[in-house]
Amino acid sequence: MKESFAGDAPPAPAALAAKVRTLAPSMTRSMQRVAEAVAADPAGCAALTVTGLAELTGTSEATVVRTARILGYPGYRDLRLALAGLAAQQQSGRAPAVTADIAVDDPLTDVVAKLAYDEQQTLADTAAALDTTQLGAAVTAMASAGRVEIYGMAASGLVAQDLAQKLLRIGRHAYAHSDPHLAVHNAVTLRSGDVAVAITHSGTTGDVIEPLRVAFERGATTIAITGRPGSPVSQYADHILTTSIARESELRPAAMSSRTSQLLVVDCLFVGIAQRTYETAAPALSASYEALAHRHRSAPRGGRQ
Amino acid sequence: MKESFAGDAPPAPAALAAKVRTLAPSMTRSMQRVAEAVAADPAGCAALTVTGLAELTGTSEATVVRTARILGYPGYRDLRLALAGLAAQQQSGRAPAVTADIAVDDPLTDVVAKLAYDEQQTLADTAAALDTTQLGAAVTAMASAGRVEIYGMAASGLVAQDLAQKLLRIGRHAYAHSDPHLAVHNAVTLRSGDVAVAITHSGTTGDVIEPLRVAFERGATTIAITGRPGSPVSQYADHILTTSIARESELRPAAMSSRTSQLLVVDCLFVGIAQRTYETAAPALSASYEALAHRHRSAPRGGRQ
DNA sequence: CCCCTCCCGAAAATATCTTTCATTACGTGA
DNA sequence: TCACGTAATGAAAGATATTTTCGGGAGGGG
Repeated sequence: MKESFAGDAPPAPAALAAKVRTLAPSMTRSMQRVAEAVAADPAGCAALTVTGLAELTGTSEATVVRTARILGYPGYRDLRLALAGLAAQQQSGRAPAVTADIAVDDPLTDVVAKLAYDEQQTLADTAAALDTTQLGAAVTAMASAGRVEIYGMAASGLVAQDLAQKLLRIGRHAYAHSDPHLAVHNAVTLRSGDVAVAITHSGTTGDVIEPLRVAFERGATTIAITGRPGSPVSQYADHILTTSIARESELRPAAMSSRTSQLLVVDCLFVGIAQRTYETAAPALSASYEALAHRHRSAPRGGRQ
Repeated sequence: MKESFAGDAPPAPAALAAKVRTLAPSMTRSMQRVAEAVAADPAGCAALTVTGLAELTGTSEATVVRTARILGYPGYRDLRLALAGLAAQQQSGRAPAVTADIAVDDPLTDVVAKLAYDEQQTLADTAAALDTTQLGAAVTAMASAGRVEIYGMAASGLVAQDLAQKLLRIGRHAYAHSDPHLAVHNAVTLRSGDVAVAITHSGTTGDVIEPLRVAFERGATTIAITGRPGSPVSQYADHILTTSIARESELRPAAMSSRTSQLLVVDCLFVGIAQRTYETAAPALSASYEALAHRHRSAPRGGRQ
């Protein structure tokens, strides 16, 4: 038999503070000091070696190991691992603090966390709110369309280009337009069987509504991607894909989350179309896949710095 | 200097899976085996000693230690600690959710869910892995820069434009370039105090590296936004912002998640700069806010509110 | 006051981690 | 195809960290 041995409990995961309190009475003075230190600052202690912790608590290595045993671990090494886990947990538990708006004096760490959190939220909202029936209809129309013309201005214009780039890569004839006049001229040439897509967060961007109206009247299938399903743009849309509207603030303009939301919708369209046209899309897809896979040829090892 | 050393990132806490993907290309085969094992089963690996993990992966202790170094830890001991933390986190954290790849015959409902989940994951990874020191340095440089020139091709080109649009709105002189030749001509005119930003997922896009190199040699401050910190582009970058590399599949090309990741980084840059230059940025922000509101006032024809 | 018990830490013993170095595998260019 | 140089790899030596052993000493009861 070795030293004293308390409870056959398996290496406890999280309930460490409680365990310390429970077992404190059966500990000697020096052990209590160690247990206390460990309970008070798991993260800090996890960074210490046996010797370090012994010094910190003014005890010896042996005592530290004994304490670890009392707490139910085979040795200090395992206690330390558990400590690291605990630290990580209460670290991540502190996350909800990011729900606030971004302030002018927020440190960059907070900015990153808040932005990421907000965009994640936007994605979840968008996915939840997206009408798959409408999406399916849009996919069907675009998968069999002769031409696909996409209209979007400013931030939405980038989304439009993103969609066009993707569709071109799988062999669809898709083009994005950011010039209002050219967009209208382009829309005039559409006919039944073609598809026109308008992307506008507010649903009121005249420069985008106009070409969609023209396309609509020319008999093309029209699709609107907007955050406001009841807005003017929907008047001329056969199918409406709704993006989410997130709360915005001075430092976080609406453009940011609407873009995230629009891009998710666009990705869904893309994947849906790629599925429908898999026969022709597959070669193009694997080509771009390999192009990237073969990249890690001559990256100088270690990089500089 | 001992063995190769990638990225000066401090011991990462949670962003391990992401880090593995990011750094995998700069690893040798055996290291990749180790990294893979670690990413696949953090909890299991945390329970193993160097020797154990070496045996499990069919490699040697030395290789395990080398891998730990590449991942940014001083040695295996610390990697193990981080692993324990990670295990605890995902233990208490969220459920595995939809982890499967997107299949050709997935219904649209699944496609939406999977895409949203994947992009959320990408955001979390990016945020966790983003080096705020580098970010801070980049923000400082850009906030006080005379001119900001941004280089990006194809999908990254859209991100470049997004950044340029945002910066212009808060009164920075920022422009995005997608034409390789014009980009180089533009870079030649840069000088100390100006900033050049290169955006490339692979870090090997010559058309983007070239203008950055020119800018670097002209004495401008150079920033690289890339998924491969050790890649050629970092050679000419004063500051490197790392985007995450998500697992990809045929129906979900790398471009998709890299774009999400890049946009988050770009947003962080934007907010950081807006904070630093709040005095001048604030009026610009509200001005453009109102200007847009005005433009959206009415639909051109027959829009009923 | 002495002895007995048990706590405690120094140091030895062991396990674990790190470094070194010779070997082997690989890619490159002739 | 072969020879060469470079880079990757694992065995083993070397350094640290952990565990065990063991004896000194404090407290308490007889």
